[in-house]
Amino acid sequence: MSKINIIRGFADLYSPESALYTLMEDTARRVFGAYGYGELRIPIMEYTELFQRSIGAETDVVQKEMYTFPDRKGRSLTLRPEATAGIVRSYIENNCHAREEISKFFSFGPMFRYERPQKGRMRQFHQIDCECLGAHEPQADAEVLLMLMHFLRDLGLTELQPEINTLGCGECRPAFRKVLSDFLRGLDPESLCENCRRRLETNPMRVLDCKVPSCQEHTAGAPRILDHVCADCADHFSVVRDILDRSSVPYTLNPRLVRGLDYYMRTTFEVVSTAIGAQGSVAGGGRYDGLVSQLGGPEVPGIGFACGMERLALMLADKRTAEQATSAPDFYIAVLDAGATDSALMAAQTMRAAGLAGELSFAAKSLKSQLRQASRLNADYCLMLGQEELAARNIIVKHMGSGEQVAIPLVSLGDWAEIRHDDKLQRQRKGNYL
RNA sequence: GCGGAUGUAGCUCAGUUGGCAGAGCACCUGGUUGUGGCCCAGGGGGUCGUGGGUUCAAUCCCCAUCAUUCGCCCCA
Repeated sequence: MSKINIIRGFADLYSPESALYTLMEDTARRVFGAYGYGELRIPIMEYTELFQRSIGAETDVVQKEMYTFPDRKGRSLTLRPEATAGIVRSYIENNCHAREEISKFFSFGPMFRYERPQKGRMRQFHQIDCECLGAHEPQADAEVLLMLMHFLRDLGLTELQPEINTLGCGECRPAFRKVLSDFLRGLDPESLCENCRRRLETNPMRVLDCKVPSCQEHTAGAPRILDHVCADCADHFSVVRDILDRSSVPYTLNPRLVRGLDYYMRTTFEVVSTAIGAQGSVAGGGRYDGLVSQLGGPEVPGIGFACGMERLALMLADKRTAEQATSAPDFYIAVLDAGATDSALMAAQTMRAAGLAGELSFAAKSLKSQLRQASRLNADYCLMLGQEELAARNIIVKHMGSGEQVAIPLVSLGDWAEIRHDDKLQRQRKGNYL
C-alpha cells in the first residue's frame, strides 16, 4: 500500500515543540484574564459571505487564499482565514451589546489560508486573538496595545516593539487616498516597481509599505496620512500616543504602516521581528469601528489584534524554552525476560501512584541496551525485573548516579516509591528557596 | 501564481569527469566494564523521491512530475 501524506502546509506538532503552544495559551489566559478578557471558542468554519463582507471582497485573502467549498446542500462555506469576523458574527448573533456595554474576548485556534508555505507561514496556522467591543475611547486602543506587549513580555520576548499609525476614518481617508494617488501619479512610472504600479490602481496606500528600496526612495516625500486625518482622528491618535509615551512601553511611529484587511481604521499597529526570516510580522491589529454594523449588527466600535503563534514559537524556540518544559523521569524499568513485562507494568503503576514519573521497556532487549536507554532518558533509578527476581518476589533498584543497587520486595515497592517521592519534593523545595 | 535550493540507510548527511552504494548516530551480537554511559570487533538494513529519455552502462547527464525548504507576493 502506498502511504498517505499530510496536506501541504499543514503540520504535525510533536513534543517538546508542542509545549511552546501550551505555554503561549497558558500565558494568554493569565495575562488577558487579568484585563477582564474571557475566552471565546468559535467554529473554524463560517458562511463565505461573512469573510467577503468583513475582510473585503477585493483583498488577496478573500480573492485567492481562502479554503472555500460548498456543503452538501450547496451553501458556500469557508475555513476561517482569521478570527475577528467570526467573533463579531457571534457577538451580533448573541446580542452581546444588549447584555454588556463592553465585551472583551480572547480566542485561539487554527486559521487557514491557501498560500505558498515557507518559514513562519503555514496553510493551517494558529493565532491568538483579542477583541474589545463597545469602547470607542482612545484609552481602549492604548490598553489593547499595552496588553499585547504585556503578553509578549511575559513570554520573555522583551526585545519586541510595536509600530503604530493611524489610518483615519471613513470621513478623512478617502480624501487622503486622493492626495496620495495624485502624488504617485505625478511620479515617473519607471521609479516604481511592477507591483506598485499595479497597486496604484487597486490600493494606493499599499505602495507606502512596499519593501523595494527604490520605491521607498521615490516615495520618501509622499504625503503622510497623519497630516491629512480629520480633527477627531488626530485627537484620538494623540491621546493614544500620549498614554504610550507615559507608559514604559517603547514604540515607533510608522506613517507608512497600513493594514491588509479592509475593516481597519484609525489606530493601527504591528509588531515585527527581524529575527525569524521574511515572515516577520508577529502580531497586528487596530480599530474597526464600522465592522459590527457592516455585518448587520448595531453601531458598536471595536479594537483588537491577532498574534501569529508559529512566529512566536520560532522566537521562543531560539530561547530554548521548549527544553525547560520537559523534565527527567524518576525511573526506568528494564525487563530482563519477556514473561516479566506485565509485572513490570504493575510495578510502574505502583511507582506512578506514589507520584514518581517514569517508563518501562516493553521489549525484553539486552540489559546493556536497556541500561543505556535509562541513562539516555536521564532517569534517576533503573529497576530491573526478570524471572529470577519474580521467583524471589523482588525487584532490583539501581541508582544511576552512584551505581548502588538493592533488591526491594515487590510488596514494599510502593513504600519505597513514596519515600523517594517525599525526598524529591524536599529537594525541589530546597532548590526553590536556594 | 512566480523564482532559487534540496530529495541517497530509521536519523543527519557524504559520494561518483557516468562503471558493484558510503560515513556518523541509532539498532542487533560479542569483547571490556563491579550487569551502564567510554572503548574495541562484528552484523542487519537502501527500488539513491517517482516516471520517461540519452548511453554498452544513470544515483550522477537531459525532460517531466511529486515532495521538502527558502524567497517574491500576501499576511499574523
